[in-house]
Amino acid sequence: MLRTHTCGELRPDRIGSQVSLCGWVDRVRDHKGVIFIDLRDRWGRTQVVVGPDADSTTLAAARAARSEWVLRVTGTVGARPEGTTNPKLATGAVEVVCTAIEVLNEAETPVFQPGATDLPGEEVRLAHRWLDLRRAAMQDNLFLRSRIVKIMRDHCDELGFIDVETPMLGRSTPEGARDFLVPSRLDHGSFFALPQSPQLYKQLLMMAGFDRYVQVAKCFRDEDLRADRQPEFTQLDLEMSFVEADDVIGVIEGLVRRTAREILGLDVALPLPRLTYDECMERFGHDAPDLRYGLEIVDLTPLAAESEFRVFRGAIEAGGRVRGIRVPGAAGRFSRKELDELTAVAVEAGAKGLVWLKVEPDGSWSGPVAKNLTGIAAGLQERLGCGPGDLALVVADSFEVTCKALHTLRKRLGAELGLYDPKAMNFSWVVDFPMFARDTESGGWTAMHHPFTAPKPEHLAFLDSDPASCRAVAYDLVINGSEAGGGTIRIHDSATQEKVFKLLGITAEMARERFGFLLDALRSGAPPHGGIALGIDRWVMLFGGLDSIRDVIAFPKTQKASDLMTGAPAAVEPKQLVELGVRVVAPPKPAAPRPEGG
RNA sequence: GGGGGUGUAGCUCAGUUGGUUAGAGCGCCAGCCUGUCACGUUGGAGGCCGCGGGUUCGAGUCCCGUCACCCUCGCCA
Repeated sequence: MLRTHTCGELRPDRIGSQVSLCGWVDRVRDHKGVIFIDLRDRWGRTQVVVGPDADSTTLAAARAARSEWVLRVTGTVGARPEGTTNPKLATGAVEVVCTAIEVLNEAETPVFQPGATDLPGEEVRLAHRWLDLRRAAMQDNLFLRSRIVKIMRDHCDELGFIDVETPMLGRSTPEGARDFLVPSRLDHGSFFALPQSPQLYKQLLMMAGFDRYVQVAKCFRDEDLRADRQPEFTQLDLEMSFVEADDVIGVIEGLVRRTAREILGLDVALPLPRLTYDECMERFGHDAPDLRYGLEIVDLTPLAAESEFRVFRGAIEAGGRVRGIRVPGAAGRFSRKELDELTAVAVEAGAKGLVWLKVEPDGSWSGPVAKNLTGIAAGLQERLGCGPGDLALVVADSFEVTCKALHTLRKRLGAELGLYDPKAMNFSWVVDFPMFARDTESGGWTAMHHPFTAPKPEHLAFLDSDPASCRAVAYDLVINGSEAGGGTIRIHDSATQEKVFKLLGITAEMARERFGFLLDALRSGAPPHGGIALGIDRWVMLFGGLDSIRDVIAFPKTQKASDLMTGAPAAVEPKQLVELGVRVVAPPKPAAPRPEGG
């Protein structure tokens, strides 16, 4: 080793020892007679002192040293003179009195200083990611990620899971998300697809008798990006045989508890609350509700039906609903302009408008349509639980639109009014998802989760009679209103699987071609099985209290799925295309210029 | 694909109603400084105002287009 210690570990007990440290120059403070160099590595920072009595070579090296140079410093650990200790630094009671400096590498002036207080824009950070990753905050994020993944692996290992790797090159399945395709060189015109998840492989591992499988699995989905979505992401993917939903849920609850304790020192009470999908939509308008605050949705349809207000009557007569939320004490907090903004939010979410009502100190309603509601005012207030000073927001529309609009409003108000502690962590399960949803384009059925999800045993008959009412043995883990994982018990008999395929519009022929191996395997002794996949990037983001998934991924992509550091994706040599039998139809764009120094 | 935001020095940003030579802090370079730790201090260098077009006597500022990045809707079985 070039060093005896890291830059984060020297303490007064080492005073007098001869040490060597290696690291980057964080800052130089040249006082002419004495020069201070803060040397930084991933462990911390240590002050190196070059005094006037240092030899001329060492003095010259200290004078020459610049930001981000890589040095090996040799010297003696000294106590800092009284009054010059730095309590902000873990190593702040000592310093290394330098006797020799070896410049391991010089560095060009960095585009930005990793130690600077001003955070550069994300474009700059991504283009110079190696510098960005020197920042303590980013290092902390990746350490956190490493710790969480270790907890996950330990947890599963202790429970008898076997870690199996599954292929990155697989077969494209047109259902679900768009695939990333890889052309075959040996079979022109054929393509591999990168896995959206190891779903079928892990089911086959159950059929092979491994009983408990786990993998930290890279997954790929070629869909548009978001603050919490990347085209390649990592899941803790696991599957278990001879289990019911409660067994899988139990394994994950143990992991939640353990992670919360080890990472945050938080004691999570088990079992976690469970809500059904239907209850979630009714109370929160969303299948991944944020339970850190209230603002629950209240159904006002029966009352509204008694009013003469055309907006309400019209929605109800069209088969819709009238629903609202009470915002306690908010009547005085929102100006007309802000209420117009809330209305715009509701409209953006699909509603035709937003009815807002304030309860005045005397208990009367005020608001643009208050006069239309005189007949039911008392009833509405009672149903919503509104009192003087409260604000009520009401939407009349189809059930889906009221869900969307009120969910969006609820989320916004929760954050804007500071209704929860940003450090609070809330874990819950959402269960009993519908098996099927209507495809808005074709009008046919589409799988709410995926086509291998088992229906609740008591709902099997619905597959024939009423698919919309059929509920799945599905469970989503929700953390602070974010979907942090989702799983199901799978279909383990071929007859049910074939029936579900048929419902989804997959003909027997198509099923045989694409999923023949699965159907064969199901007929060759498939155990009852089920599992779950947890979004590791999201877990780290949520446990780290971060807003962007990019901050927990070492080398993430931009919103247009490009890598600003390497320039990927990029055009390839014509020769490569010929080898692959691939012709580009769109005229190739000139390669994007790479950043200076990149 | 739709909606919104941003783009000015290496970095973070300011830039008024369209007006002469585009500013600040940090960083960089040089001088001074023996106890600083966001060192201090003096001076200096550094600009395709994202890019292209237009309006105007005159554009960082107004208009049109375009590109990049961010947020978001659609999408994400």
